[in-house]
Amino acid sequence: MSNESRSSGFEPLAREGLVERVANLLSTAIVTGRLSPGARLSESVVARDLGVSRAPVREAARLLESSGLLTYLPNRGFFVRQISADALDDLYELRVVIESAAVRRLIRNGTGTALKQLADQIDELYRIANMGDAFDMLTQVQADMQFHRLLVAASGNPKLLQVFEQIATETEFSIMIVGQLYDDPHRIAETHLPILDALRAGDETAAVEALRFHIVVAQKLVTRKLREQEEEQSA
Amino acid sequence: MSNESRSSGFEPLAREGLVERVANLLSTAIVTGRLSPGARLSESVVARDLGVSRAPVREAARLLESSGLLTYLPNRGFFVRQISADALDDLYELRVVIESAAVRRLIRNGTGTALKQLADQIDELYRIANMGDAFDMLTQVQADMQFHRLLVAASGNPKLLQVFEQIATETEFSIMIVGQLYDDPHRIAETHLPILDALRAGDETAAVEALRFHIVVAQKLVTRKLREQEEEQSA
DNA sequence: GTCAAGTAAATTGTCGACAGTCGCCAGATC
DNA sequence: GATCTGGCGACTGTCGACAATTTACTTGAC
Repeated sequence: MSNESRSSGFEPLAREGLVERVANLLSTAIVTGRLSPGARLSESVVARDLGVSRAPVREAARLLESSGLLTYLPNRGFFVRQISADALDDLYELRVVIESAAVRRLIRNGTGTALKQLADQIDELYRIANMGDAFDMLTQVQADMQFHRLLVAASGNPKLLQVFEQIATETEFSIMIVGQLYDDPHRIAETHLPILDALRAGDETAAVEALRFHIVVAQKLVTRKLREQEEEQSA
Repeated sequence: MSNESRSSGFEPLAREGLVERVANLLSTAIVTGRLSPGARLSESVVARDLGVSRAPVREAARLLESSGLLTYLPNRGFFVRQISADALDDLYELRVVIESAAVRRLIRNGTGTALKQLADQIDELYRIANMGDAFDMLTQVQADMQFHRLLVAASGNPKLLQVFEQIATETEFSIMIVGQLYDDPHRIAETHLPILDALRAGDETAAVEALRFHIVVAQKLVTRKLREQEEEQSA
């Protein structure tokens, strides 16, 4: 990166397209639960609220559909996706498949800088856990996913990362709707350590197993909470 | 299903939206090579040719972007994706990861009907190979992918299928741009048999290995042809 | 002849408006 | 009373036009 001739020192001010900005806005609105699952997403309302026309909203919605946050019904519009506990089982199973493959690749042709990045990200998780009153759950969840994103990115297979991105947002979503996973936010940071250790040791089997365990534990916690919510809803 | 009171016997006629129709048109145009890789896709031109406005074209293009057929550059527009041999290696590696996972699941909780479907699809591959003058390569490539789609679908994990869909189109694309893989179209049908045999035997290791072999052979053929094309292009 | 700047053309980005479709509810029908 | 029919309201689907940006070209200087 940074192959440009003589930078002025200014960041290329993020001329993020309007569509992307709308998509981000909607995305966080959904992930944080401000738009509850199953709710209809009226194009006109969103457009009016954001002060834009419906065209960018539609394109942003299509984007969010492909990342699994919205579902689209022809002539009916967009709806905030409802995730069932069963669907989450499928999602986490896929995560194991993808991230295991990434770990295997990473161990074979991984670099030292990759391990450094992962270690730093765990530090970041601790830092967030220590923020006390300023602690924000969404921030930690995103930092958590960032660890896994770095892991997959370090695998060196861009396709793997592309697929991971698709399920990352959905995973964040799933965690946010069930609320806090652990009582102590430090626990989240801790659970990543065994993976890093195994990676450092270059032990493929151990690393894959540590990762699988890490994901499965999270899966159990999320789906259990969600199943409780589902029950009290049907009651 | 079919819980409705006294059906009339009519199927719900597929009111495919305009966007989907445009997406399909573009998709086949790209896969068949009528739009060459790297070419710019002018919204206005497509819209005029199809007799529609630009809005549906843009949405269709966004759809095709998420399935990997187009790339999008802000303020520049959509371009037919260029696939490098290296990117194809990554793609096929991902296929091995995804489809292996599917096979493992399929063996554990697969049904007899799934095996039947797969067997039928191989028959279909033979049927297409025997069509003589009427033989159409695209038809066979799509039937080939259909086998793998059935395989992943039979795994019972919808998320797995969702990811597979994303890479299926790209795989078809890759095969079409390098042209015919085997001299004899019957070879394509044959190469699927070992997978089915191992599945029938319920031998997980053998099935995964047969699948891996099947995919890697195709990968070698495709990337070799593509690397030849790349060389003669730079020469 | 090469490069640079400035301008014109073409293309994308966004918008507001109209047509088409769906869901709901009142009224009619059996 | 339950079911069907028709109209009303609200929303999505599509369009053509304008604004913003990029690209191509022209012109001029060195």
